[in-house]
Amino acid sequence: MSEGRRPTIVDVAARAGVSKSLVSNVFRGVPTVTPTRRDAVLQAARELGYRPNALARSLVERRTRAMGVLVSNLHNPFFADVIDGLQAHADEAGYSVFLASGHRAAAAEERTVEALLQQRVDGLVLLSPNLPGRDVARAAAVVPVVVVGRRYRDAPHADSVVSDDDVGTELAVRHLAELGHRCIAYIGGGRRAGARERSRGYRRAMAAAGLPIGPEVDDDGHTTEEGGYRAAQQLLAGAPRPTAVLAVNDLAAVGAMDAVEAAGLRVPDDISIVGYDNSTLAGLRHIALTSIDQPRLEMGRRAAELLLGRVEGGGGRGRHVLLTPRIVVRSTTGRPR
Amino acid sequence: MSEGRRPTIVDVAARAGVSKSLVSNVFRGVPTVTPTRRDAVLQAARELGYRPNALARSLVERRTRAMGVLVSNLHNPFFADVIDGLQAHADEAGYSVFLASGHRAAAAEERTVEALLQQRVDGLVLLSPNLPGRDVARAAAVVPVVVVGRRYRDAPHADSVVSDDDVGTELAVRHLAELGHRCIAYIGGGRRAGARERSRGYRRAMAAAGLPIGPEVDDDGHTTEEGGYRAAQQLLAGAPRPTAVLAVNDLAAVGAMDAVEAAGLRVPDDISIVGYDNSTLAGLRHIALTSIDQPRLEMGRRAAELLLGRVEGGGGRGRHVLLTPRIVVRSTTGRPR
DNA sequence: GTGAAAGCGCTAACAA
DNA sequence: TTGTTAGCGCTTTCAC
Repeated sequence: MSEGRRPTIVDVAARAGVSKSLVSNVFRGVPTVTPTRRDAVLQAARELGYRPNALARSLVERRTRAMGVLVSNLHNPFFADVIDGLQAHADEAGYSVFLASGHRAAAAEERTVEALLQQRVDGLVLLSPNLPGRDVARAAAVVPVVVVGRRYRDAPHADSVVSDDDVGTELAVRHLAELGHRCIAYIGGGRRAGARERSRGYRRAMAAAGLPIGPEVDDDGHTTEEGGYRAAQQLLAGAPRPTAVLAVNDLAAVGAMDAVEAAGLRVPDDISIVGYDNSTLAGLRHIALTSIDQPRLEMGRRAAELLLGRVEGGGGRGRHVLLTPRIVVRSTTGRPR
Repeated sequence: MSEGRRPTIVDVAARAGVSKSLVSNVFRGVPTVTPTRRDAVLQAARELGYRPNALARSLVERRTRAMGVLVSNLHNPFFADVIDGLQAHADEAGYSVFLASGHRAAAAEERTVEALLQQRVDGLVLLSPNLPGRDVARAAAVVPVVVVGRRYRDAPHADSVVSDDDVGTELAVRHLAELGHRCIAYIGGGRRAGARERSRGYRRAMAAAGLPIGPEVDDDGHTTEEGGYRAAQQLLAGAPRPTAVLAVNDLAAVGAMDAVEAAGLRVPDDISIVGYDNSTLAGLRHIALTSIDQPRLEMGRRAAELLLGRVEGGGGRGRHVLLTPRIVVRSTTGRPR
């Protein structure tokens, strides 16, 4: 429990018999301080349980050495990896990370951004697929901003880091085409963030492979297991029945697997399935889903680099980093019958 | 991009033609302010793009209205739910949440706690199963602390919130016993945080049900899918072969399911399986695992309540909240052959 | 190498 | 009802 006043730099100075600027010098690592006094200060601080007040320091330095991170959904493991990457780079650079979870209405996320700005974070990383572009621009007018996992080019000075969905879907289609599949269906995520790019990538890749496009089922609800299940049911009922299915994410792919098995068919013997995200789920031996892997850690790292570059270096037009995904082949893809 | 000095309360005062305390009064919602002046201040603020500096405010108020949350591992969905619960209560109470992810070495987590304290958070919630008790006590000596998901009673003033593992395992054992199982095996997690309680709970419950204890395989590695797989292989090779298995968590349970199927047996016909945590995984139709559900949101809520009670109300000895889990029956449990 | 003094942006008495 | 003044705990000139 806290009791009484917490010790300040003045208390330490008094106990060590020096001025408060000397104490300040010691804690800031100013090299001109005599070892004797340095030790005296450090010991006094230890005895008092002194802890520098970051608020006071930031107030006068006019910077916090902190980056604010807005993450819309802590349940999404994609973000967890990105944040790990962010952390790693921030740690190296001596910055701390203020994580704020949005996960509620867009209005609430806007307030969260506002709170971060009032805390005077030096920059902002936005891991929030659905935050209105207007809010991103407003924030970018005040501090450096990097958007992750979402193509964002509307604010001239905001940077972005995304993984290339065209390449990702192309990897999936090419893998299936090379196995001999010709009728490759697509389960899309409607207008959900990122879903459009993947849908477009699918079509391009099919065209590039000289294959006829479709069948496609594309719906906002199809990013869940249940959605993937229903979508696959639809595909199985249609004609011609596809020999392979590409899904907008792993959850939908797992749902599709179930629908296939529920229909008495087998994966991959009757139907091959490819997911997207290479989530923990995909790696389970129980599921062993072939999936597209986005370089999540790298995305976080790059985002932190861009942000700190801007924080310390200054302005310049927005830079937009496009990272390359890879395919992880497991047991849900094989040659068609 | 930020440019030039950010406007302060003084700039707003000048533009609105009032004193800075009047501006302060407006932003703090002091009711005595004349509507006319209020509007003038608000408009001046809007025109300037003024944003209150939370650092300055906290410095003089000697409180931040923020709770620090240390979470060891963002990948664990258990924590995501707890944090949602924390958020909800913090929002209601007008507090903000500073999330800091540890996830690295214990030394790094200690530094993270230190950073939070330097930021002068008003209290600390620890979602870190492995942070040394000594560090918890050190923090609790400075600010109110609540530990979640871990029995912690070493610091006299720290509160804790845990779900009752004795009850959880008993729920599982009773469910299986009622189905007619008599040889119920246990896959434990060795000395991992929380694993001991569940192991003990299993034994108690078996004894209470009048059943012979074991076979048990208990190892630190058994909290992963792979660990569960290996553990189950061991159980299947032994004699007598159990008709049901209770696992320390869902991941291990899923691994066990695989081992059973790989051995040519069926779940639940040959062997029933119960997991622990009721994670997203358990709910997938592809898995449909019977599992013990901890009231995660509620745990977060209660933690926030305890913390803010202490922050605003003051001291008192540690309170230790024990919440009751429930069982979610799905498709991996049934009558033995 | 060390100290005195001013000031970061705000709140909180207290006066007016 | 509004303004004046004195700090909150620190860094940062600038003398010494």
